[in-house]
Amino acid sequence: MSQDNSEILSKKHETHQIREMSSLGLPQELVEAVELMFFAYRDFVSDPDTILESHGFGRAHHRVLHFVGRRPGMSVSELLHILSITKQSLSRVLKDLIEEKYIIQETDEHDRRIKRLLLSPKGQKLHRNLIDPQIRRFQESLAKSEIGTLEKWQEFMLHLINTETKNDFMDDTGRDR
Amino acid sequence: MSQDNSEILSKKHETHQIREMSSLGLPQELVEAVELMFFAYRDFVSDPDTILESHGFGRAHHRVLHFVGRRPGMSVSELLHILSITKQSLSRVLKDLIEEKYIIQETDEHDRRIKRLLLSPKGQKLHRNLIDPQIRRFQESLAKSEIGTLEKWQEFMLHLINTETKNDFMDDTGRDR
DNA sequence: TAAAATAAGTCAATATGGCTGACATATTCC
DNA sequence: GGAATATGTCAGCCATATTGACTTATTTTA
Repeated sequence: MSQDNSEILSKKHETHQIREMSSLGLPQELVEAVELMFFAYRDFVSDPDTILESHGFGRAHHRVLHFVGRRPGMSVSELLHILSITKQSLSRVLKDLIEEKYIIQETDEHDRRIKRLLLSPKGQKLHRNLIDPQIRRFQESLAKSEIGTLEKWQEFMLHLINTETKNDFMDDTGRDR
Repeated sequence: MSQDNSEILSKKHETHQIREMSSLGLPQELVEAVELMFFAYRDFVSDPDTILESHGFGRAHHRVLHFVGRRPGMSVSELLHILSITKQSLSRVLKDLIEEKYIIQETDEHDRRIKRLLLSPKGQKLHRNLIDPQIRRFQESLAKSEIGTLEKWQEFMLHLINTETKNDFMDDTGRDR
């Protein structure tokens, strides 16, 4: 926790009137859903964050490792497109990962301007270590929930994302469009 | 998009071999779900981000506005606890919001050390503007999906979050524990 | 009632990961 | 041979997170 204010919620003040005021006149469950997105995402990335820290990496490194792992042979431009960041932002983290041999660059056979990105065995191992706790979290949640399979959850999440982004995801999964 | 690398995905190179290599030996749908979390969260916060920018605010301001809006009268310590950040981090954004009269501070009647945080009418309006596109996104996704109600989605998301966090969320929603 | 604990605020320094603009280099396309 | 493309790099800026040290006001407690 943050420093010296940790034990506050133990003696909580009265909050009876909140339930009525908090809804903004909006459907309560939708407002709750907004918060679930915030908390779920934050905790979902917390385990990888811990591992990354021990390597001196951050979330930006994680994303690069992930997408290169999922799409071996992707170019730098494709990676930039998927991440929606500038190449200056990417360059720092990509440099780290290449210098420390987590990612390998191979010049494309047909167009020697293009560099294909690949995970080294070391990179694959880290990628696996990073994704494991997230997979486990999904599996545990699946076991505890009544949802059964992930199918409908996935459908709903997919509809939350922008059309342009959807293509990036589909390319990644090999689904039809 | 990022600068000068926008039109890459139009002429895409061959990626036939990816489907097999990308799974890490893990259940494909779970790996996909990891990505759905990333893309969905990113796009989900993109609309508020745009609005915030026009006010000179960032995501940190959004979080404060949101939780103060949902829990009028919460103390600074409680806010720190929910956000899981340090008070030094909070201080800047909270100062901005107070100076520009989005948030009002009231000294607690019974314990004058505690300051209760409230949204001004101006703050309520902004809060509403920020959450509206997110609510709309949920509603549209709900309409497009076969999921029916949000209930099971919520249950699954709730199980993704850490036990300690769960309490914060419950306090906020007024659910039983 | 004096000391300790709590709530809030502040200063200074540091790190990460975004951004912009400007350029350089190699390669391919026309 | 010139334009376009893919990549890389320099320098600087900004937002938001961190840590540690300290102050002030107020309440609790021994």
